Amino acid sequence: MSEPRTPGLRAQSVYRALRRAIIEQALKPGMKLPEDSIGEQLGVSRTLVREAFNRLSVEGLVELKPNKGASVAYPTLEEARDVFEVRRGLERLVAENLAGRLTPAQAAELEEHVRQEEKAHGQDGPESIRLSGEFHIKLAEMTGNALLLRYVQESSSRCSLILAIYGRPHSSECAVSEHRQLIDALRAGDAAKAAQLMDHHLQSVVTRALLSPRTEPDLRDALSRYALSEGLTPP
Amino acid sequence: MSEPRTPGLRAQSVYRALRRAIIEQALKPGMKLPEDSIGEQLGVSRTLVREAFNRLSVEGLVELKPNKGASVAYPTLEEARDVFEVRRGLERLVAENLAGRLTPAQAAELEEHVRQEEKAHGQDGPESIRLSGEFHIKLAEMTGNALLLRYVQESSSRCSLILAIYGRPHSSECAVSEHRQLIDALRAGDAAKAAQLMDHHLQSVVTRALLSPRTEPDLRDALSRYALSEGLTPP
DNA sequence: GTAAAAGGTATTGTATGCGATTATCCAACA
DNA sequence: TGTTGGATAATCGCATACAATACCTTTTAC
Repeated sequence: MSEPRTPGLRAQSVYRALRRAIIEQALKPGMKLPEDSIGEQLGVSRTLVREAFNRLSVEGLVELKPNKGASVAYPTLEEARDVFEVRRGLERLVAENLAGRLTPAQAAELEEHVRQEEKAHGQDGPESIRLSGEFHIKLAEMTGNALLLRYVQESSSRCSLILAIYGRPHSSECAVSEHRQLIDALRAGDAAKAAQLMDHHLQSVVTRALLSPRTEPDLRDALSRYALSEGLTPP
Repeated sequence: MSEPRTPGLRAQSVYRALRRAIIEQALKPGMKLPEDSIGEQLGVSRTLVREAFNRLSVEGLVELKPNKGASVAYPTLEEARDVFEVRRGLERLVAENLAGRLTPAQAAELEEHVRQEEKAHGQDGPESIRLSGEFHIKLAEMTGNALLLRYVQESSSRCSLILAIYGRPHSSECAVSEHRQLIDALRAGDAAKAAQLMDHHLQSVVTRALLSPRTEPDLRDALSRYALSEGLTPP
């Protein structure tokens, strides 16, 4: 029952744990992240926690303010639009890259994935959200372009954060039918159509989920963002 | 004459110093980066050096192998193509975003920049290379999209590394005329043409510089990359 | 002479310690 | 009551310390 003795792996574990916790909203946007307590919770020293914070900060999932420590990122609406714009561009690239190059095995894998999405569509637990995100990651993986994959993953994570803040309660899932259409275009080798479908698909996710910021139920929540960004400290 | 007392700034300084050193090839691709000698050189402890390494590793400028430390990244030709492909996609996005949105002041700034490029074109010192890189950074800045800027900067840095390895001696500069054409298209508001020009521009950089890997002057250099990737340790 | 083993040195992974900065709380005062 | 001040506690930035691993050299066996 010993801890992972493999060196460098514990650091990675901390990073992964925090990353998942943020994306799944166990750690909510804006939440303070004290090094000590998190290290204690995870059974590591502050050193490794700081290391994870640094990586997460590069990826835009945590904010790091000098002498004030880390907190889960709380993107502004403007940052949100930036992220979506970049993601659209990246995924358009994915679509173009993949059009006509999809092996039968890959196409089958994607269709199986969509089938799972359909099944999970009824009970919209976290499962449905996770699956629709993974569809896009799978596509990026299939390009074989490691950098493209990393960027898609990163912007995808940030989209999760953004939807957690500004999205309507259950709107973050992609339309399954749009995924199907995309696969068809990819298999047909129609790069332009695939790119356009992807573009439209992501655009519609934004308009469905983001364009109408939900009315903040809690004044405190509504204001804390602005307070924090000004260096104030609401109770 | 005290060191910068501002907290977090020394860490940033280390990061910046190493970053510049790598891009300007003071630290050559594949070079080993021992934590304590670098820390000693920069007057900081290993802690801050490691922090910088982590950030640089996320950005693909250093490789970090468990228990074996850091070294300046040595991208394979395959990784190189990946980076260029992503960069093309990103900069196409920049061009589309900017088309028709350029303020007169911005257009003037770009033209002034191109003029400088022209002037420096004669003596192809590092100045010329730096300027042609900065042109693209300037464009990305003008989009006002922070994430897009970061990605362009990152892929741009990696391109520098790649050209340092595989590029012909003095081929890494962009064609100034292509920059001019691009500005014109942006000012005319022709998004499609701007995107196409940018695409072609970056493509031609690749073919000019990358497609014919220069003959390695040194056997040791030629092999060290493969040796290292196999865990061997050449003298 | 080559190859394997052993020992010592260098370098990394992680924890901890110390000074500095910031946050919290409570009392004194208007 | 509300706010101002300051002492105390919590937290961060960075350096250092120690353990574990890799590296290099020398020795030893065949």
